[in-house]
Amino acid sequence: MGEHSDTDGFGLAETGRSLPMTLLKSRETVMDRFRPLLRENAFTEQQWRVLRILNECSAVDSTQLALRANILVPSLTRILRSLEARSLVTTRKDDADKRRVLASLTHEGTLAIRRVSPSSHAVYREIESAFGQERIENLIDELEALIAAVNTLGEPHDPS
Amino acid sequence: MGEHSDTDGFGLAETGRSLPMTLLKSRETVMDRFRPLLRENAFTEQQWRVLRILNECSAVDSTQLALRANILVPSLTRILRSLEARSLVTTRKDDADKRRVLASLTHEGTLAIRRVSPSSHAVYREIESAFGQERIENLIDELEALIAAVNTLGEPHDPS
DNA sequence: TCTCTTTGGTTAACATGTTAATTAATTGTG
DNA sequence: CACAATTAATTAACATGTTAACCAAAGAGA
Repeated sequence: MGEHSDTDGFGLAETGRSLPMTLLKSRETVMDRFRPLLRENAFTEQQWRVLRILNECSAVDSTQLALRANILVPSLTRILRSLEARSLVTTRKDDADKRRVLASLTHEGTLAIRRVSPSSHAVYREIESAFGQERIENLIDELEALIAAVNTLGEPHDPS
Repeated sequence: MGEHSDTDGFGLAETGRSLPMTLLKSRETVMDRFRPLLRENAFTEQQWRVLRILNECSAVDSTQLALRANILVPSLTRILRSLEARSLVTTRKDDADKRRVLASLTHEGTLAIRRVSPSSHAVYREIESAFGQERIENLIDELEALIAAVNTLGEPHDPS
């Protein structure tokens, strides 16, 4: 009892049951299942996301890639550099707009995706079987609705 | 159509609608509402979480604090050092077990909590009003159920 | 008591998150 | 065309994430 109320006297709900904390914890719990596999293949979460997205798009510029992978552009710069050093990715300037950097998978990168994907999907199925495929779909729908709702609030107001 | 199916030929769902990606994106979307406030007060998310938890507990050891704040112990070591340098937190060794480090808020730390909490709560209410208080409660319940379900899978199997 | 093991924290090394400053290319406007 | 404003990326600086190595204190057993 009392687990859901605002009892600290300063207008904040308990730290244990806030939306940001629960989102963080659930994500960490899920990612912990994938981490051993990624580590075994010497990929970080972010590198793996970039590779998977490049596998779906023949060539994407950094801004789009960062948007889809939920990675900030400065981080992406470093990630692309390291993936390029490992010959998994190539980058080139866009001829039509020489500011843009277009990234693509190399053949080696494609092979890496094919090599790791089956195990990755197995982990995903393991989670699905534990929680229920339809329940996960509903959860994703609700999370996307949350994102949409928060985005209706307009740009975060900078107090400066 | 085809938005929910496995169409890349390698056994992976689309990157855009996976559970880890959606959890990441929803958390980032929510946190973006808090970030301006935190920046204004020169706190990181993590520092703020630590302060709020310390405000609920008179004295906690690093392991418990890290667990509650969802922060890894090595990160916490650095965070406590910087909060201590700002005179917001004090640490001391536990007399009963001299390995343990007990952290507490200073008076200044308590004042910082009181100063920032009202705005933080206002942001939370803004999100609640956009998505619905009960809907958020249900979402949190479902996320906690997900965490519980994933944890029934046992420790992540290290492939080494 | 003397080891062996376990546990709580710290340190180190590298990768990413976060913001601000900077550079180069493009666009808009007079 | 010139020039200011905008945009795409990079770089820099500091904080945290992540893993491994390490150290000191506590516990367990012979």
